[in-house]
Amino acid sequence: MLSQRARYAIRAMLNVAPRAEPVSAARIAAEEAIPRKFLEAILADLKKAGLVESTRGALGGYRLARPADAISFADVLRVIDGPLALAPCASRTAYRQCEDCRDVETCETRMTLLAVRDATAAILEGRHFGQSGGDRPAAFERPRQGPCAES
Amino acid sequence: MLSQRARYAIRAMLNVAPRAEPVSAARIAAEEAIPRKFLEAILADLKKAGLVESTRGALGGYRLARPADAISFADVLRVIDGPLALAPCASRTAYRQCEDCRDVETCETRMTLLAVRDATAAILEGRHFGQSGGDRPAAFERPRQGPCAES
DNA sequence: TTAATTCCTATCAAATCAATAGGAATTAAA
DNA sequence: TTTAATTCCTATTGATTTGATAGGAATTAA
Repeated sequence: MLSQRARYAIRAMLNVAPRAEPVSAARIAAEEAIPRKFLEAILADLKKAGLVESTRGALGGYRLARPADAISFADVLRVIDGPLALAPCASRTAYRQCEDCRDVETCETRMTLLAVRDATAAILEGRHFGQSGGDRPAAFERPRQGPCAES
Repeated sequence: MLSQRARYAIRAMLNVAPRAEPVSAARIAAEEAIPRKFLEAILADLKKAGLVESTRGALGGYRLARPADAISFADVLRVIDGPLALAPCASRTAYRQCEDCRDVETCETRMTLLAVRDATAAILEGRHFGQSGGDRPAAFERPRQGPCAES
């Protein structure tokens, strides 16, 4: 599950993205129903990671640091919740071998988790905050099989 | 990330799966380097969920409640860590609408998270604890594109 | 009877999460 | 020059979750 922080972060980015002018934390907070001080902390993380820029003082606020279609959901989620992978040994950014791993190359559990991380990353890296309205997320592999495969 | 509990659970299931005779928690704990009492708690969850069976007393222990190839990683992870989805509104087992959701059907964020959950579920439901050694997880969609797409 | 086991209940320390609080520094406009 | 609006910085806090540990009751085969 995503943290509340991560959900707020996505909502905030979605709010900032389409704007021409900088928008204040207070305004985003009001529009998206996010506690203002909490949002400020989140925006600080996003700024430190280079996803948004800010200007201080009256008329200040936040704007994207790059074109909206060059920032993906994956970028935001990694900043806020850390690696997408389900285990350190299945991460490509934050790889760490399991201390008791017999053979990293043949561990089938790791291969499974790697497959999950790659599939997840492909989808989340394909979803951006702007433009290219053509490629809907629905266009991505959505292997619905039965009626409701659960969770 | 998976919880430590979930990683232990997978390891324990992998240990139990190939055995003909019941195996004690103490033995699994020793072989897999899992704290015994903690493992007992995990096995209790797996039992309550109907994934393992147990017999008490001397020579007692745990065994699978179903054929190994009828128990998937997804089964175990759902029992231990809950829904696979990244958000309640993207879960098929534990669906819950976002309290402030404008339109569930068109929310593109939700569609993205649904795509992630479906891809994840497809992989995790395809990976079992036994037999069918043929269908390796590596056979699953592993869309490696660039050199190292991160996390 | 004994030893090996599951099962049950309780406790606990540390970390993480989701905020909240107060105010310093900066900036545009009145 | 003042004022109001803003980001930025540091600290604190309460609740929940996580990862265990502890002790012993109940059960069972030898």
